[in-house]
Amino acid sequence: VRFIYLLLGAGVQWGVMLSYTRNQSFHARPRTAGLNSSVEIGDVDRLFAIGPRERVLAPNEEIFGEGQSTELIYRLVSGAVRSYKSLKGGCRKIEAFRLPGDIFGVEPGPKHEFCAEAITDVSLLVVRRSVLFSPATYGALLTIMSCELKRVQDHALLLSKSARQRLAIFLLEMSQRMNEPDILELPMSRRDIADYLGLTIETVSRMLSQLNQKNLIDRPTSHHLILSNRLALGRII
Amino acid sequence: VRFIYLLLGAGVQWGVMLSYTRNQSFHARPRTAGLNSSVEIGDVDRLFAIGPRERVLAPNEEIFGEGQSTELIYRLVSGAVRSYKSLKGGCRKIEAFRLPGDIFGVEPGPKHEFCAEAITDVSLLVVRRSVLFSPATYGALLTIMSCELKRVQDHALLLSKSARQRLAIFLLEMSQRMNEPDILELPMSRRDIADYLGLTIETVSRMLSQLNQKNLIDRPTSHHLILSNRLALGRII
DNA sequence: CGCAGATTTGAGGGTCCTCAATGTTCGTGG
DNA sequence: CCACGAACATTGAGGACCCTCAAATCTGCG
Repeated sequence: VRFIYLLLGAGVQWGVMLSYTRNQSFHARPRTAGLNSSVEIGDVDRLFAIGPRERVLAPNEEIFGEGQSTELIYRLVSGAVRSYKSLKGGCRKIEAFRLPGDIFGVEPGPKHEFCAEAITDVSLLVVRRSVLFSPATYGALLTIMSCELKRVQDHALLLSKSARQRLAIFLLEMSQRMNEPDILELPMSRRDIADYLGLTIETVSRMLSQLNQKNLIDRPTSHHLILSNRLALGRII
Repeated sequence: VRFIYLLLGAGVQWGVMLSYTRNQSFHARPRTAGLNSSVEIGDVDRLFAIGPRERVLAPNEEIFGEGQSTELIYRLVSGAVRSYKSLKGGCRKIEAFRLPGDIFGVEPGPKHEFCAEAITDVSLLVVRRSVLFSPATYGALLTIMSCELKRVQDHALLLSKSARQRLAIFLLEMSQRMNEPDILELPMSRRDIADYLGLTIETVSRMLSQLNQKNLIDRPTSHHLILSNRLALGRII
């Protein structure tokens, strides 16, 4: 992750762009963190340069569980991770999908509210939380928290929309994080998608079929989608 | 807002409790921010002690609009505020209700993603954002952001539940912020509640009638509710 | 090949939305 | 103080959307 400082207009505001490293290649994923100029911004990269441990996991292995200590912070190197909360009745609410370059495990409390599991084979970097919580890295921490806040706000917006719209938003969201924006390689199952969007697997499947029928997407396999008409997808929202 | 430091066990973790000032009386509203001990935590109160301007608004007056500069930060003294985003088609998604003691207007970007409007007669304190973005107040800023993140995450959880459950959660949420937990004085309209919960006003009304019929709540007036059976309300969730 | 798990498709029902009518609250002015 | 109107809230009927249950199809793997 690298920070690019952009001086905006004549004001004292800075825009902060994060460009994340993807596993296959470099792909810009701009996010404005919009901190004030007086903030001394740390380099998030540096956080994981200070002797990180590496950890490798197989699919469905747990990275951390609910209620576990938030002592460690993670950065995904390759693979995909789901972060979720278990609800009563065997239900599950997936809060986020983490892709290569993502930093996760940063939570305000001393214990994790969510757990994290490997979806695919995963390798990640691990650092102690105490490394981040130092004056030199306040800026970086604020940036991470800001991005998270924005992400969760957008997700809350998504959840008050129709099933068709949720799928469209999800596809475009994933599209932004792929090297080839039109070619989606979805590492997660339909159940994962359903639990992320607050729908059932059947509804997810039906909506995908519907989008396919309207020629907005193609489905070479169930985990490979092609967005044939991103413009029309955007209009659904 | 005052910080209470709690040393947890033998570890280096601190728990941070915020107790908010309500308009009628003092009422604790604990929120764990869970920062590491190495964080130097500022007193949020102090932020608004440094020569704040005061502002008074009538119902439905705008405090700040979408796209406006995030130069100012607010603290509600009395009344109630809704923070929302306008969607196409005249729709509205209320993101938060702000009650006395709440700090709001803290957003990551240089422009507001949401707007804020007075629901009732409102008086609030205003400070420049630059006052907060100084090394001495990083801790306070992190605390505010942490609380916001937790709040939005909980709201996202709410939005993937049934209408009955959303109402129950909303009532208990408001209950926690009232002086008399069993007596709810709702400053907002049914439309506000509906837009907050992602429902229609009719559904909100029907669910309240249903809860009334089951003797879980009483309705002296439409804006005064009595929670006769908070335990049963909790079981709905 | 055969099996288990995942995905898709179908039928039916429940929840919530839409539209419409009625009842209530509140502010204004006679 | 009461009458009136406008906005708000409640209730009802009907329908759309999404969920549940069930079956069929596809996929990956031993």
